Amino acid sequence: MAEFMTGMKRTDYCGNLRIADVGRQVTLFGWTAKQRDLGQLIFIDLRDRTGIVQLSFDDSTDKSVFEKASKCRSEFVLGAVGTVMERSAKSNKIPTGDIEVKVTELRILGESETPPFEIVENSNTSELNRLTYRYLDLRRPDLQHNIILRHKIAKATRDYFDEKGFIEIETPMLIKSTPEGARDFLVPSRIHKGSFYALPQSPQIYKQLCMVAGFDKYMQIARCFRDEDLRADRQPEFTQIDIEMSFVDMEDILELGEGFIKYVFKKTLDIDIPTPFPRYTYNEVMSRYGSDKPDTRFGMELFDLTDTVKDTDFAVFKSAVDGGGSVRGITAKGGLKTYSRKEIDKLTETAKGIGAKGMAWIRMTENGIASSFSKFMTEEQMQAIIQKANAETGDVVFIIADTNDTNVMSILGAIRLEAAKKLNLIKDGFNFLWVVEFPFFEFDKESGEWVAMHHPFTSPTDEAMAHLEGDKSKVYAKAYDMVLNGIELSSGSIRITNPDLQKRMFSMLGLSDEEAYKKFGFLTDAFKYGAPPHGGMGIGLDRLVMQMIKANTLRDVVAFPKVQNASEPMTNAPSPVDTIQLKELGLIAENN
RNA sequence: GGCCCGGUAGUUCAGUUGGUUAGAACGCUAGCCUGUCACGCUAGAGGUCGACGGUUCGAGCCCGUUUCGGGUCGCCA
Repeated sequence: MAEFMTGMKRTDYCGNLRIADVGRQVTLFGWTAKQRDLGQLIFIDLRDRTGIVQLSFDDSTDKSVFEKASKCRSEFVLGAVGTVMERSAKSNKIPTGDIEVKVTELRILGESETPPFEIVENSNTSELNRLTYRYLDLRRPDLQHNIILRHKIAKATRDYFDEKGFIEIETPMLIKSTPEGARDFLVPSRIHKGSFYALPQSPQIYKQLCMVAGFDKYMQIARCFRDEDLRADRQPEFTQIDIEMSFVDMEDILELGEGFIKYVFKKTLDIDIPTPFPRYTYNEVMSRYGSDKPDTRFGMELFDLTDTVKDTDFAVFKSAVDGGGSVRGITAKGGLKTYSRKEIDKLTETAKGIGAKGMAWIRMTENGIASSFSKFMTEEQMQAIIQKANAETGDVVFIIADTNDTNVMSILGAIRLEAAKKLNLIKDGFNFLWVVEFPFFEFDKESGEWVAMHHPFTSPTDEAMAHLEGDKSKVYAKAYDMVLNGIELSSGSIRITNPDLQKRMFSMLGLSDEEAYKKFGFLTDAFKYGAPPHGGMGIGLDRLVMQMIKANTLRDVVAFPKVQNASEPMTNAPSPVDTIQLKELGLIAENN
């Protein structure tokens, strides 16, 4: 039977007591991390969110208190009054190791069943078990640290933008569904049967309206929802640091973003991030790294073999080049040590899994060159490739050919990451960069049409205006992504504020005037009444925290995350609802 | 929707070629123990081997189906 805490008031947190506190009478609350009963002597490690302190009980302890201490089991909630004493035998393992609290009053405020897993740092327990008992998982010191750091990052974020004159404005969670891009989560309306709200994929339109409204600098730590499949770095609901500013161009926003990262890292981790960040165009990162979010913590850059092999007899290369594509490669340095024939075959399978028709390779062995395609090449042609690849003895060269140049680059980009992980080339660190000059359209082979790479409010570059209805491949966007260690942290753009241009944009995206007005009329209407030039970005808070603590999954930085099938093991959401509720919403007939 | 990996005690795992009663560590329970801090010692409890079906004299192990979890491709303007 648990006792009441009446009359007890906490004087200190467990983990904060130090040698300077010796002699003080303290009142502590916490959980029993460990009880060690030595017969006539009992120790209890009491844990709260600040750490652990040792409570001690011996023959000078009141008998009823001693009895109670002997009954304490793991995770019992305790209140303890006692005196801070210097320890004769010190423990260096914990910050409070110089002292202990000799207890004079003990209350068991909550008993506990044996927990399904031990509440310790670096738990090895399965993800499912941890998430089913998330409140116990969150009690573990490492998760407590993550969640508290997340709070500090959010606090620093608000401080930074407040200092810069930003105003935090809450935008609605129940909004109009505008199904472009990701799937919306829908919420049925009871009052308007058959109609639905959507949960926001981002506050995009509302923050732009805040600019029209004259707030000038807006920010929000905003929850966003996308009904798409999960990944290690993708949850169906996530948090964005959402920014929008008026009377700015791209430079101003990049500078603001860099300043923000610098501030947050200094404030919360005391790490200096150098600014400005390196800036690459989209075309440059694609041809050098095969990715629009490159990890630049290691080299292994792509090289172009198209000109080198275009006159060879190897049909695979030739048909790729003749079909308007390319032949490109990467060189894994010292790869021979780890890349056997068998492993190369496995990597080839990986490449095929992401769309490659095959993969050519060269192994630079000590006994000469071994290659999957040397019989199609003259000695000189082979040497030319090796020279271009800058390959030396011990290296392995991987080559991809395809009629689609973008495919060649992105497949090699994936192989590059795979090889770097395997060869352990990825250095520790925080490599920030910007990717700019994104193409405005991309050609969709299936439909044979040019489709927008960004949302329809993204402004084309000033120079691109001339090509809008002409050569679409020449149109670039005033869009920019912030990338950290190969992860897209932030995405943003300068917006269209000219109603006529916006109209042209919609029509180019295949929206009739009527459709466009139905979906976005409120926005184009708003722009008729004096829209300031504006732009902004959304920075993924979850991903930022995940990188800052070097976690491998978002689940380690989200208090109550969802698992891969988008459910939550603790509450079993989503779940069926009562027929009565469905009837009330008009989702099933009354007579059902 | 596709592909890959996994599910054995409360937890983390081992389990040989298919062969007697499925093991270890930690945790848990009880007893002893005055300086532990991974306390120690003694004893003990604890298993639908994810589920269903098949092959076999015999299945934790082989086959099929299914379920749950992880990763990933598609998807994520």
